[in-house]
Amino acid sequence: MNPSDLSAPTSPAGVDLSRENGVALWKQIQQVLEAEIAQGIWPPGEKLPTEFQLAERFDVNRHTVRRALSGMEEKGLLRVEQGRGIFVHEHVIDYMVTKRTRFTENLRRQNRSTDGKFLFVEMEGASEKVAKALGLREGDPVICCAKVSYADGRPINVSETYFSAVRFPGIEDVLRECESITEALQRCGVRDYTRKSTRVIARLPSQADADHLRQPRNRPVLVTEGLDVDEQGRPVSFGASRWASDWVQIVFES
Amino acid sequence: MNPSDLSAPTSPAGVDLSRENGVALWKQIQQVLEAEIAQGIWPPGEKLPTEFQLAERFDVNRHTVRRALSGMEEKGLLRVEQGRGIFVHEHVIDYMVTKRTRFTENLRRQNRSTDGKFLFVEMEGASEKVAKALGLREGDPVICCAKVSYADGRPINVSETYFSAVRFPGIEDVLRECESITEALQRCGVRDYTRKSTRVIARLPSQADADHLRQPRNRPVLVTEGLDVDEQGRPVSFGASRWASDWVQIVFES
DNA sequence: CGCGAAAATTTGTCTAGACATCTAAACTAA
DNA sequence: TTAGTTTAGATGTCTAGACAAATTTTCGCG
Repeated sequence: MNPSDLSAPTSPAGVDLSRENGVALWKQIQQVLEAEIAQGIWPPGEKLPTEFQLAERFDVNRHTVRRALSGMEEKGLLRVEQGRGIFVHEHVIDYMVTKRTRFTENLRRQNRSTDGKFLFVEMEGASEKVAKALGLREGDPVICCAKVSYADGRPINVSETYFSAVRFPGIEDVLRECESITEALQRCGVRDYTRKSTRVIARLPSQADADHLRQPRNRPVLVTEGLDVDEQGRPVSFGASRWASDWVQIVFES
Repeated sequence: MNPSDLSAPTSPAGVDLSRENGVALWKQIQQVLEAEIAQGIWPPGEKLPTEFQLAERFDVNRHTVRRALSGMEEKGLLRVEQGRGIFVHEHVIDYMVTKRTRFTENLRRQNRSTDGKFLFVEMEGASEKVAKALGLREGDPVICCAKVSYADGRPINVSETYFSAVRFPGIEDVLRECESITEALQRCGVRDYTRKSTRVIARLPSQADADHLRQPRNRPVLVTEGLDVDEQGRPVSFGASRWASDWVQIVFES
């Protein structure tokens, strides 16, 4: 069952490191492994050979391999788990923004495990911005759903999504039961929705956002504001998100 | 004059690491050193003891100290220079934006060494944005001065600054001779100038900018566009800068 | 067959030492 | 005095080995 039993060897051979060109061995090893990951030889989620096997393959000490892996883990290319092994963890998550933007679908397409945690769901009065986006008047009742989203166990997104409390009575409780917002909307009669507009800026995060995203406060977050509308073009939800910029690239498809 | 000449010993003693509490020695060492930096025992810019001395102090192998230092360097707390030593590196540079914004003054006030490198100085036709800012017409001749600025030897800023070639004839040559833009403007008869407006956004850097700032392309840069005017309120220069967001926080004073 | 203990596997930490590379200070010769 | 060279000091890299800790697999027992 092991791939090494089949035609191709598990470890691509034909790698010769130069010990006299002034470039550290561990850097050369890192380059080789990063190139192989980029080429898809080790697909995302795949288990890499063990440190011992890699050391054998490159004909170096295990510690030299570890130095290379450490650099790659720091860059977010790998996930190293004690006792289990080393797993490819594609660095940049391309979060595609299209007309049909769905968080979970979007990431599953890139073979990411997704998870979410609701911070709170509550009713409040619409702010000017929210009211304008949803076509309400300032102070009208809206449901605010605050959430942290994870990909591969790493927090990548903190968001608040607003719904009209008048248009979707009871969505407050539905949201608390559902895993995804798409699902909650379907239960409230929204068969389908599309993204009408998305604005992207960036700024330094609040302390709370930085904590949720587990990143320092002096590293910017990407901030998006998006408006979703139903099939008739009526506004459904307005969402404001902060993204961990180290891990996410917002990509607009046209 | 050195603080170490006074009461306290250079290396704070009385540190005992536990080898049986399950916490890695290097983590304990990192905690101790981070605490000492936070307490100001090692002030910003100060040279730390050598790896060998630290290893002696904590009674561990040099490699164990290196592991701790590596973690701190990654966090941006230190700057390790081969052959020279280890230096405390205050993480965040607060770049204050006020009416009287001067790059060098600004950083000197924080005890930063500053340096600059001109990439090129050339005449070109004003783009729409530049023309609008400087009150010119698109295509009017402007001098573009591209520069990389350093603080404490680290690149923190890539900028292009535009001047009207009509208003400041010969500034092209003056700029090539001067170290600072403030100085060049004075030589061209601008006794004083003030910042009229600054816009700040953030985005991912171009390859060239990332190279200059020595940062990965997937880490955002802060982008500022600023307009300086003279005492009569006439536009003097328009500048577009990309800042290494890891090291700089733009602060608006009001 | 199921379950728990033991063994094997795999990564984590620490030590020890050798040599390379870079920097700054000391020295030497013009 | 100056310029170039040598030397000492400091960090960078690599190897080697021993355990520790976490996980998975194997195996034996009921």
